Amino acid sequence: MSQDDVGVDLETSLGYLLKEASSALRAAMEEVLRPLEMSVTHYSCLELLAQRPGLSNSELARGAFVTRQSMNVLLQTLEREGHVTRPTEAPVGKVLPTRLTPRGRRRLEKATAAVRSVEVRMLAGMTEAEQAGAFRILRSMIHSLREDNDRIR
Amino acid sequence: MSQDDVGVDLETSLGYLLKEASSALRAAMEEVLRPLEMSVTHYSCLELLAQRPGLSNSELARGAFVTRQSMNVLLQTLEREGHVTRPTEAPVGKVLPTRLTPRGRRRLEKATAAVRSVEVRMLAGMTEAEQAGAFRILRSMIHSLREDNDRIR
DNA sequence: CATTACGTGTCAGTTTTCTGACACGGGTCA
DNA sequence: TGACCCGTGTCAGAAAACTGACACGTAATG
Repeated sequence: MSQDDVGVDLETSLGYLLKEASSALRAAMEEVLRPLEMSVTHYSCLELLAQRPGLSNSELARGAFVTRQSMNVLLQTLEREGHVTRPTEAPVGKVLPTRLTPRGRRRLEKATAAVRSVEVRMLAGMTEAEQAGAFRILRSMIHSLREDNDRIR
Repeated sequence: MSQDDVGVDLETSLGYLLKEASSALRAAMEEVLRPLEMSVTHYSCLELLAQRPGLSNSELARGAFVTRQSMNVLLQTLEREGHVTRPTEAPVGKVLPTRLTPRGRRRLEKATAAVRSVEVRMLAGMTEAEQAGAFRILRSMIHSLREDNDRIR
């Protein structure tokens, strides 16, 4: 189609490149998770719970970058399927700490391996130093983007 | 809440960090675009058209990382509002080359400035060399993630 | 002690985006 | 030429995510 890359500015924009990378990562994850009948959000929720048991709905939502309302419907599904458990009433306040069931943990195992392989593939051809650099740089971007937000709020 | 960062693995995962950065960027863009009553996808479409006039619906969709169906409904809105134009019938094939109207270009101007400021903020505290490094690294990630996809297809 | 602010879970409705499907034009190749 | 494949635009329906709103518990504030 447009064979000649006019590439005015898009190709030099780090923001666009960041979105591109994130999109490629998501697509790759969807591809390996599809055979397991699991979406990325699905997986994120389970992985979060595996690494930090007892997280609340709202905390899971923040960790998976969705609203708590969205996470809530997901949790209802996962609970119905027997992958997670939530107490019927809150031990303290309104917070309902969520935990993986053995079944949920089992379901997560293959998914974790699949996603891990994607991340390994993503890092292929990068030296340890480059990975450390990428880490620093992304952290710096996140920090810079958020500090103004905090100033406003 | 969970004040102690157990941080088993999430905090060491470049994939998660990438998603985090992308999410922060999107949030920052939404914030500066909201006063202009423009969404990120909205802006992406106009910016793409400004830099590469005559792009088709499908090409715009790929450039904005949405499906062509989603881009189509967006283009219908933009066309109704008089920000873009599409020929009533295709000059060649079925492709309908889209172009910005003067009005669309005017609307884009402020948005571009706003988004540019976000990108500048994101890059604050990074040296030229670091930015170049970030560029290389992100490009490498995208390439690595996509090459297996191509192998499958 | 009263009040305020904040975070949470949840209900309802809406918007956005996606998946699936179809017909069409153009290029490729035997 | 005719068969095939690919990319495109578009219609329709479904799924996912969001915004807005409310009541409730906790902690901080006066």
